[in-house]
Order: sequence, then structure tokens, then C-alpha cells
Amino acid sequence: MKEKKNSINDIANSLGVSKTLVSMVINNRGDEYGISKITQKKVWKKVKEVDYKPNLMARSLRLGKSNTIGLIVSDISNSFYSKIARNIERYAEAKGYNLIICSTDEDIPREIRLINMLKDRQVDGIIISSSQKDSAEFDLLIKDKYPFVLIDRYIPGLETNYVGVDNIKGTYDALMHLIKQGYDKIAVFAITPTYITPINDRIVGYMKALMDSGLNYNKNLLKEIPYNNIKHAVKDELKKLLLPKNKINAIFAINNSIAISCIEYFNEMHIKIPEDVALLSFDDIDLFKLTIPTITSVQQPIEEICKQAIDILENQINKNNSNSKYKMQKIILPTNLKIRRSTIV
Amino acid sequence: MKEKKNSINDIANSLGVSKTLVSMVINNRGDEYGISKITQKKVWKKVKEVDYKPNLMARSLRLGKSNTIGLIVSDISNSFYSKIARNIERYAEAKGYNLIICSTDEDIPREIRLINMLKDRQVDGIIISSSQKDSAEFDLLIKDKYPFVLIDRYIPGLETNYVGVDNIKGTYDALMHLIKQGYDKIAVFAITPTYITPINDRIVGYMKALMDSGLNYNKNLLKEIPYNNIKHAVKDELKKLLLPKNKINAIFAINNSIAISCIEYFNEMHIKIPEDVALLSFDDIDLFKLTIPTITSVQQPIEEICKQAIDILENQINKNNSNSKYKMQKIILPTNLKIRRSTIV
DNA sequence: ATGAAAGCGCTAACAC
DNA sequence: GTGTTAGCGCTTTCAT
Repeated sequence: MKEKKNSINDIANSLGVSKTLVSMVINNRGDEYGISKITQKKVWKKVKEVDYKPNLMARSLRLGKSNTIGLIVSDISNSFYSKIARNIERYAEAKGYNLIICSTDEDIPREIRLINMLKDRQVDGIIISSSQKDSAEFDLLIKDKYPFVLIDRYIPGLETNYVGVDNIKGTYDALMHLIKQGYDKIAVFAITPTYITPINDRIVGYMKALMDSGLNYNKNLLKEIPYNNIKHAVKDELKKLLLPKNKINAIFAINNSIAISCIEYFNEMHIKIPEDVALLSFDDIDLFKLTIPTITSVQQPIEEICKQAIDILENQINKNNSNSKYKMQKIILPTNLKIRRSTIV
Repeated sequence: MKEKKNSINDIANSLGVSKTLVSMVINNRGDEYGISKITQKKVWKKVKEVDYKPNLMARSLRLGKSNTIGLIVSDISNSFYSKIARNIERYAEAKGYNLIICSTDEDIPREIRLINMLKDRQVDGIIISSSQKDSAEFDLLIKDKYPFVLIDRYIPGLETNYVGVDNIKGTYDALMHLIKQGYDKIAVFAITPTYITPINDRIVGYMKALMDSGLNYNKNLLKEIPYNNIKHAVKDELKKLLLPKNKINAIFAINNSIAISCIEYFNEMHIKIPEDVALLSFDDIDLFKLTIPTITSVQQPIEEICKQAIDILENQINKNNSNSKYKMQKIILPTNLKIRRSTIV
């Protein structure tokens, strides 16, 4: 059997004082409550002696606060989200929170189960990059005044806390760069479901750039790749798209996973970047600095996203306790275009 | 204020039954306790109606089991560990556990704090890739009969649950491949602290392969790179090492981070792999399939490591409750050499 | 300067 | 078939 840990009661009994007193002391409120210095010393001595550790579970139950927050993303093993996780962990820790991390695999029912699981576990708040299509689940959270903040992806029509980047402008600028380099037949590889807002916004940015440049948008140049079969779908589409008659001279990969599959295919087929076709991606990952050639991409300010998300969440959590107004915050951060060899003639 | 959630008491009162009964029913033990079907129906109806969710915090406190496990690694944003995390999450979930993930940054005091934090939070068990040098902290866990399993890294002299790979043989085989390809002046880039067991074992495997092949080991060919400054240190060492007079024809990178920095340097300096110098790495990551040339590496069976770790941990947790003997398990899995272009003449 | 008692929400032993 | 009671470990109000 696991050794029974000593509780505040054991300390109190072995010292012949009340557990109230012990509680006061170990929470550093001895002076506040006027416990004599000498008694405080006695308590601390015993605490060290038996290596007493308060049971945070019990404390949480009593206080109605778990000092834990939940993070939900589509896949923690994706480079982008693991960087997000690391930064959220860092900022959360600074504020005394621990992190429960969950991956949804873009599965909506699963995401809903995870949200409920986190609530059942009494996490103090949730940070989520949601795959959901509508706001139903979040409306419930809002009704319950449950603290949460969306990151990366937002839900159309839902007024709530959100931290993300300007995907339209980020994409627009990147495409303008591409066009300025002389590329005029640019295909885009999006990912389904396209109702995911950043994906949709990137498509919008793409179209906008084409139009403003007098290139006409051709819907045959927009390929939708299913999330669960990226690798094969990308290759199939590329094979068809890159036939000489199509004269495609650049590809915009809407996220890092798509770009990776493109690179894989280009390598296999000995297709030269950017001579045969240029490549531009969203989401800057380490890999893009290591391939030959290096890959131009739109970088998101991950640190800043995480910092803001935690700040907002913490405010929300504390505001709840102080009964003041539940005010939503939307933060849209700028992206940063990293121009590398894959788009330079 | 956050809405007060309704508790088992509210259900009981509004139905005019005892909370015991409600508890029995919602735990699906109504039949077992002989609660009439009709009462059970009544309870379930009410539960749906008010959307009652049991407070897992309270349940955990009562049951002395949190259904949470902790995962400690050096850095969750490292590709290798994020893959580990994803797989641990998957297998843990299948057994009803959630995951609290922590990164240590190879900081030992920090790691100790994290272990204690997890204990305080009453996690049921810990899975850890430890940076610790000695067994002191783990001796304490063992004394407390606290379930834990080491993965990836073990602590010399500590008899405990462990799941990892045969680093010596994995490296030995990889080096033999390299030597068979004709490379005879092979430098190794290790990482400090070298007391980390897999690193040390890989060095051993390297030396063994050299000796068995009649190549003499030269300690100038072993470079130690500090964990917190990999990029610069690798470049500095490479610059010196690759001078023509040294005649180095192959580099063994002891983990993926080192390999990444090597590739970066090679690209910058237009050094050709494998013509100018061959490159072999430990830890297969996606990136190695995408670079030009592709990189040969020693692959660890991540899925299997995670599955075994969870199985052992779960056994340990349950064994504790059943008072039977605390038996340790050591699992050493084979690696898989992925031969790619970076080592083929 | 300290303690008694109540209660957070839940489960389980034991009644009836 | 169902209810009473005790208690998991903690904090807090109210006494003294």
C-alpha cells in the first residue's frame, strides 16, 4: 500500500495544537492571525521533520480553485502546437498554474468530450484552438461564466476572448511578395474542413492579393486537402497540378503540414525549388531553415500569443471571483514574413 | 460570479431521496445495490435535466485517486518529446487517465520541484525522462511507494521501472554501417551533461564500434556540446574539426538537436553531404526525410515505449492498492536503423 | 493567541 | 430498496 501521507491533522496532534493553527501557519498567515512566533517555529520545525506536504486536492476542493488550466489543440505532436504548449506552460507556471494538455485530432465530438472532462476536473480555465464549426459549446461555457480563451482559431459570430494573428493580411503580404517576384500562376493548398477560420482567412488573403494584382482567381487553383490524409492527397494533387500545360509556377501551402508534404514530393520527383516551382508556407517551423532551399513562410508570434492568452485567462478567472463584469477581449497580432530562398528567383 | 454548480445534494434534495442513492445510480451501480429501476430512471432524468456533472475533485479526494498522471521531459517542444507526449496521452486516455505535462529544461532543481508539485497534486503516477545524476529523489519516491516509471533515460545503479532502448547496440550497429561504407575518421558530437545515460551509452557504442573495426579511438574526435548553447557550440566545433588536415569524413550526431545544428552549418557553408562529410544521427524525426540529402538515423520505437510505460505504470498503481509486492520492470527495446542518403557513398 | 465546528462534494460501511 | 453517518484534508468563521 502507498504509505499514508501525514495530514495537517497529524501535525496538529503531534504538536498538541489545533489544525486551524497549523493551517494558518503553513499558509504564511501566522502573523496575520497573531500566532506567537514560538508556536510558528514549532509548527515549521515539525513540518520539515515529517516532510509534510499539503494535499492540493483537498485544498482545491475547499477553495473551489484547482490552479490548473487546460490546453486543447488538434495535435500536440505538431511542431506549431508543441511550441504553443511550451510557451503556455512557461507563462502559466509563472502564475502558479499547471497544465493539462489534450489533443483532439480535429474530431469535434472528441473535442466536446475533452472540454467537459476539463470542466469536471474543475480546471480554472481553458485555452483552446477549437475545431468546432459553431458556437453552441462555447455559448454554454459563457452561460456558466466558465473562463476560457480561444487561440489560433476563432468561431465566426462568437463574441469571446480570442488571441490570434491577422491571417488575411499575413497571407496577403506574403502573396504580394510572391507576385512581385514574378510568380503569376499560384496554386493554394488549403485543408478541409475549410470552416476553420484561419484557413478560411488565408484563402481570403490569397484571393485578395490575386485580385489586387490583376491576376484572376481560378478556382481550379484551390485544392482542398483532407486533414487525415494530407500526405497522399497532396501528392496526388501536385502530380495533376504540375503538368506542364497548367504552367503553375508557385504553391502556397496553407500550413506547415501541407508544406512538409509538398517538400517531400518535390524531393522525390527531383522538382527544383524555386526554379520549377516556388513554395510559400504559413507557420514558420525550424525545418524551413534547414531544407535546401530554405522555405519562405509566414511566422506567427507564438510567444506573444501565449503570453496574451494566459493574461486574459487569468483576468477572467480573477474577475469571476470578484463579481465584476465579464468583458471579452480580442487580440489580433501581426505576422512576420520570413523571406527565404524558396520564393526568390 | 461563476454559477454555483449543482451537486449530488441538489439532485438528492430535489428528488427527495438520499445522496447515497444518487451516488450509487450515477456510478452505474444501481442494480448492484438493488435500487428500483423506477428510482434509477428518476435520478437519470433529473441528472440530464440539470446537466449534473460530478465534481471529480471531490471524488478524487474521497477515493484517494486522481486519475491523472504526470509526464516530465526536458522540453515538450522538442520533436522527440512531443511525439512521446502524444503517444502517452493516447494510451493514458484509453485507461482513463489525463496528463499533466512539464518541461525541465534540463534543470535539476526544477525537475525536483516539478516532481514534488505532481505529488502534491496527488497524481496517481509519474512518467519521467529524468535529467538527474543520482537516485536520491527516486529513492524517496520508492520509499513512499509512489508509482513512477523512467523512460528514455535511466539512473545508474537505480533498480526501478524503466522503458528505453538499447542505445549501445543501436549506436554500434549504426557506426558499423558507417564504417562498412568506408568512413574511417568519424567524429561524435555528444551533449553535456554526459552523465545522462543514453548519451553516455551512445558514446560507449561509438567507441566499441571503432575498436571492433580496428579504428583507433581518438578523444579529439569526441566533442561535448553544452545543452543550452547547442547551435553556436556545434558550429564552432565543426569549423575547427572540418579543417582539411583533420580529414574527418563522417559526423555522428548524438541526438536530433545536434544533427539539426550540423545541417544548418553544412547548408550555410555549402558543405556537401555525404561527399564532403557523412552525417548520422540518433532519434529519427520527420525532418530527416525532408532534407537533401535525407539523413540516416537511429529510430526509437516511440509508440512501443509509451505503451509499455503506461502499462507498467498502471500495474504499479493498481498493485499499490492491492498490497502485493512492488516489482520493478526494465524494458529495453531495439532500435531501428533508417539508412538514408547522408551515409551512402 | 488559539480552538471548535462547519462544510467543500463525494463514497462506503452499516443500518433499517 | 433506501437512508444515516462518517470522513477524505483542507480553510474559515466565530468563539473564547
